[in-house]
Amino acid sequence: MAASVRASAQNPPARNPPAQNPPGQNPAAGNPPARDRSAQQPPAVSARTDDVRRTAARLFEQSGYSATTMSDIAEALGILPGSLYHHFASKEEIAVDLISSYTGALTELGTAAARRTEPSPAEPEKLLRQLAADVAALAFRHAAAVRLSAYEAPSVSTERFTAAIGFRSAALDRAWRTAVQSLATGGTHPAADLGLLRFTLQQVTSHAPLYYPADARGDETSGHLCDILLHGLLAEAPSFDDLDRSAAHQAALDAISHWGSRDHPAPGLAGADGATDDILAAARREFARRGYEATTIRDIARAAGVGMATLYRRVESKESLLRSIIDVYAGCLDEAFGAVMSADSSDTERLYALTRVFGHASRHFHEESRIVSFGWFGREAASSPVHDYFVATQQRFDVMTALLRHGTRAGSVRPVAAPRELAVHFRSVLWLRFHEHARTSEARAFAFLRQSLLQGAVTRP
Amino acid sequence: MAASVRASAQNPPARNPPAQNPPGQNPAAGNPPARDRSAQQPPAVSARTDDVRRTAARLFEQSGYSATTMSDIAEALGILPGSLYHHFASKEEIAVDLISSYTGALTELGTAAARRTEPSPAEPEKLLRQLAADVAALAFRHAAAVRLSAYEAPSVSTERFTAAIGFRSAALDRAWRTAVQSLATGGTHPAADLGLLRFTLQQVTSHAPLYYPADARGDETSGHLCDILLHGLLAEAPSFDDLDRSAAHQAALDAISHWGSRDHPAPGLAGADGATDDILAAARREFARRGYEATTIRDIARAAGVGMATLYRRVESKESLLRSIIDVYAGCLDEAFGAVMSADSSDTERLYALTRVFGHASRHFHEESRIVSFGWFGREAASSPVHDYFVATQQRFDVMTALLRHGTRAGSVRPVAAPRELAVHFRSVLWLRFHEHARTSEARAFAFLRQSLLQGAVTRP
DNA sequence: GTCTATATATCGATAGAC
DNA sequence: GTCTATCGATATATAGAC
Repeated sequence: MAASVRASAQNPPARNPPAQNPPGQNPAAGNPPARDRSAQQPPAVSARTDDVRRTAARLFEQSGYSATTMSDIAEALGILPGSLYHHFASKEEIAVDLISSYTGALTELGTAAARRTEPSPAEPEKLLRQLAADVAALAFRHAAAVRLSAYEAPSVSTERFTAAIGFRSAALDRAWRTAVQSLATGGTHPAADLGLLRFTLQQVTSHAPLYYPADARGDETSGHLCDILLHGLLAEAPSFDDLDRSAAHQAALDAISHWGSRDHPAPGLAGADGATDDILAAARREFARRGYEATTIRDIARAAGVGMATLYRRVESKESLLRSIIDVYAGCLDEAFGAVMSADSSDTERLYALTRVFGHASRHFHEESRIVSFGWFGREAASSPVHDYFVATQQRFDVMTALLRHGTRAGSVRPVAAPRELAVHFRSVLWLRFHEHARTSEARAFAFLRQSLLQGAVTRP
Repeated sequence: MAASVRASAQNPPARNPPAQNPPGQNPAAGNPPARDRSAQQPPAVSARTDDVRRTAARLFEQSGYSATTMSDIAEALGILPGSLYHHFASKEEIAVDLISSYTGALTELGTAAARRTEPSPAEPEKLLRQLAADVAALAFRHAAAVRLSAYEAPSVSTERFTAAIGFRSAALDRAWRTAVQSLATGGTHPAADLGLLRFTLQQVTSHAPLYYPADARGDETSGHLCDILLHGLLAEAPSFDDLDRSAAHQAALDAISHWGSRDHPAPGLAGADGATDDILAAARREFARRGYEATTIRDIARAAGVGMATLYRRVESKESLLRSIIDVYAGCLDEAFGAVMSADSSDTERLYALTRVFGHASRHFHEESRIVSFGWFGREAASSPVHDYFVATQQRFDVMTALLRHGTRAGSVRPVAAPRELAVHFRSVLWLRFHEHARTSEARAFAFLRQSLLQGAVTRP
């Protein structure tokens, strides 16, 4: 509960099936030699089925796919688990239904946007904001699907699930490409990597409910994001050379350099010898691959190349493994963040240094950041391995907000939005997984981050 | 229990895997992108695993695949159901393991037999008996596999299961072909359809535990079967024309002709109108396809083209459906059998007439005969829908035995074996599903039955 | 190799709305 | 009379932890 940042968004009745068998042409009719149970329950279109859909969406959104059980869904509906199978053939089918509904809506949006964008690229920025707002609003209406496709992709790797998640709307891609490219025309000149700008906008807007609180009005918030990326957070264009030499940045570089080794002593474990480290590394890899819930200790043992008995000699429990991993991670982040904040530097220099720190962290700790993104859905959130991490994250976020507020008041930060919202945007962009996009190098990613976030991706009029 | 005709046979430890992965070449090693749970548990070769195998075999043999639960197996072993999955990845895998073991052994036997048979076909009959004895003995050692492949084939139609069952040893086929064809050489002349003779021997021997009591010594019993098929049950070669005109045969034909319609009133059902008959016909078809246990009422409703509510308005329960089907069936059989036995005819004429009756019944009631072959494994066997049928069957069997005893004493029946055993052979051959073999017509099947069973498939020396 | 707990799913059967 | 939604029981299977 404490881990869940947002309250639930209301998903309106999701539109239904993209493809439906015409009656009388049922492939399961006739005399099949074997029974085909998969085609048994068509995705019915009834009010009650929609209740199920909405309830499941709410729970999936809160807790993710693995941690949401059919019993949870049934209980929320006030029926028995078996009764759910009257409405959906399987748990997977519910998820696929939700995801398909989202991707279908995205495609529609893309098609409509393409029509709208083509004719008059006279006001490129306005068109970009419109697209961002539309996508973000849609993402909010399909918050469960967003969560399922963002986090659970590899965890439930059945064919249908993967296919539903892997779907990309070519029309929407084209709309984004057109909107961003049109920045290069007219009165503005692009100063930042437009490929990464497009990636950033596409990622953040289509995953809006993961980053923005549910009460954020999608169009306004996404408009602020565009403003920041295109024109920067800072009131005055800084000199990056000067910033590089600042005390805060030097502190950041110094702290980051300590992350190089993963051989920190592992608290909570018996001893930290080679074999234990192997297990820890394997656990980190596996947890990152499909989340804590969906990873079994047998997966970890196999990945580490040890037997179950060996694993349990080295490790207290599955939970303690997660704790070790997260503690190291949280420690590194806190250390670097603290070093930056306690350096004798200006607000601008600190923002620059934080860009360096988190730009590096999202790459260096890409496994850890993925693990925590799955969340924690055990019984007592207060004693969970990720609880301390979430608390520390919140504290850093508050400090960042204070920093931006101070900058806003001092005039060094442009008052695009309230400081807290600025912090949200700053964080969401910094944590994007640029390394997963077109083999983007860290240097390229950092160049984009500092240019767009601080100075702006386009030169000012 | 009362339904189970035979006591359990002791399966000696089944020999294990035909193909085994060499260690160190495990395909599941390395870093698969998705988890492959199916390859998780190799079919281990440990003493305990073999306990599991044997216990499962015993229960499968007694109750069949569907009616044997993992809990049953676990309970018999004194462990909890979940613990079974340490030994086998699934229930299906146990069955496939058992079946593969049998088919592997059959192939070995076929290869060895081919070597043995080829060189000297001087004594064809002896070679045939040897092959029959070897196959029957092997079938007894794999009684569970025999039952699984004979009855459960379409009921559990997963790919692996079907593949395991569908496997036929070309080597063994060849051995049978050679052995039977060599009857046409030397001093004997074939008088019956050798193709059907081969089918008969192959079927009965490879399913020996289904037909013969567990205490029957495989080689001796199968020797008697060969004797009967090659030289006939009767001491004197009869004239089929005379037998055709006998009162018993006329009674048989008369009784059989009444079977033509399936519109008997259906006891146990509310009313017997068209819809109910459709349901009944669908149930018969579905039960025959995969057995009572594995057929769901949803299968039946779908096959009948009605909804569940309609079905339950017409039909009291799944069990009552079975009862209706079996009752009609049992009535027809009893009527025909009684007509033959009460006719004013000789033993020989009666045997001939019974050949006619059952030769026709196994075709006309092929669905019903298949349904009862699955058996009944509910709680109280005494009140089961098939109980009356089994009792009547046993009574007919006793009457048949008495008939053969009388004939033996009177000298009209050759004393190949004890009358009871003769009845077993007579029954096993009469109920073979000739119509499933190479589109054999009823006329051809009957010609073969009367020739081989009564006169002998080869002319006497 | 086994236990404990629990997940997903199936199935026979029924109640009640329309 | 037919269909929708549900129950209650139980099956197969997985997972954490010895």
